[in-house]
Amino acid sequence: MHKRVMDLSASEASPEDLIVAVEKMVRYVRQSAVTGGLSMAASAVLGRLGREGPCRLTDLARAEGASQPNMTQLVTRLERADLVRRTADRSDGRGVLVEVTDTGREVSRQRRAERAQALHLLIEELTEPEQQAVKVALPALARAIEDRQSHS
Amino acid sequence: MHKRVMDLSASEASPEDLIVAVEKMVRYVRQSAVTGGLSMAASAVLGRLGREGPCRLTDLARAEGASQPNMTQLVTRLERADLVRRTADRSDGRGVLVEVTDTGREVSRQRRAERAQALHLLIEELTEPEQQAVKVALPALARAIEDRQSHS
DNA sequence: TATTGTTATACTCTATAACTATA
DNA sequence: TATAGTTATAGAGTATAACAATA
Repeated sequence: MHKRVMDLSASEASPEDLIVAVEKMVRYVRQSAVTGGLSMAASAVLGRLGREGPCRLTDLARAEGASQPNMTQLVTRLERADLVRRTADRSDGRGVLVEVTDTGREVSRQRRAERAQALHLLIEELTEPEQQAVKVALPALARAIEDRQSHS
Repeated sequence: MHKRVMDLSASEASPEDLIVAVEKMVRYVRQSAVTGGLSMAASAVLGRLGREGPCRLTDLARAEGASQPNMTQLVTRLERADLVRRTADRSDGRGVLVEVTDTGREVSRQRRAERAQALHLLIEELTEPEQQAVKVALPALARAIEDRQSHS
């Protein structure tokens, strides 16, 4: 169980080190959710629709940082898998509203649980101070990203 | 500049919240590096070869958590872009060693700088305690992932 | 004329299965 | 027979350009 006791201050973590850490997390998280065989992109769209309700396709594309054609195709795949459905936007004949189905909601819930579990497995191997640091750091970074994107 | 002063303890960050934060970071980091037009997968391979030197194709696939055919194609694309080259493995006629070219090293360096800069932009918007938390949390998580993968 | 969405086209990324060559 | 790598095939994810329909 060779537990490595970390020196939390001495090993000055450079931005380069930090970015390598982020990339490791990317790969780890990506591999952790398997239900429904969805990609992270599909999973993110499903999760957003579940949290925020029906959404215009264009808004969805912008919110996810994707192109409109990309979102069209992604929604088509999700629709084919009965995870979302398209409905007409009564207030604008051009628009399409995308909403999650009950199946989609359930798949989304399960995937989020899987990812959360994978992260939990990591976190519980950390020391207590490190765990606290994680609880502060991740939400703070998420908030900084949101601020940054709303300002631009 | 509406600076939000966070309560660092009251808003109990659940694993679900944390995973949402991680996903935001994934998308943010992914969009931050543009030099060479490489994907994260390609970038990761290039970075690894730069850090660790020439590597067998199979080892590269295993290290990156990819299939062998996937790695074959990725290396082929990187080779076409003159970022890596294949050489024979003298000790094993079946094997192929992949190594980064000078061009590849330079592109890799620049991309890492771009990502680091993007992360730095986020971090400098955080409060001092939050910054400290990031410096502790990200390396700790990376270490936990490594431990987890070497144990399985 | 501008906006919303889709289609067309072309890459990258990914996996599994089948194959070749070497150990 | 087992291992290293490639080829074949297929599908997801992405982008830009061209298009249709509506505002």
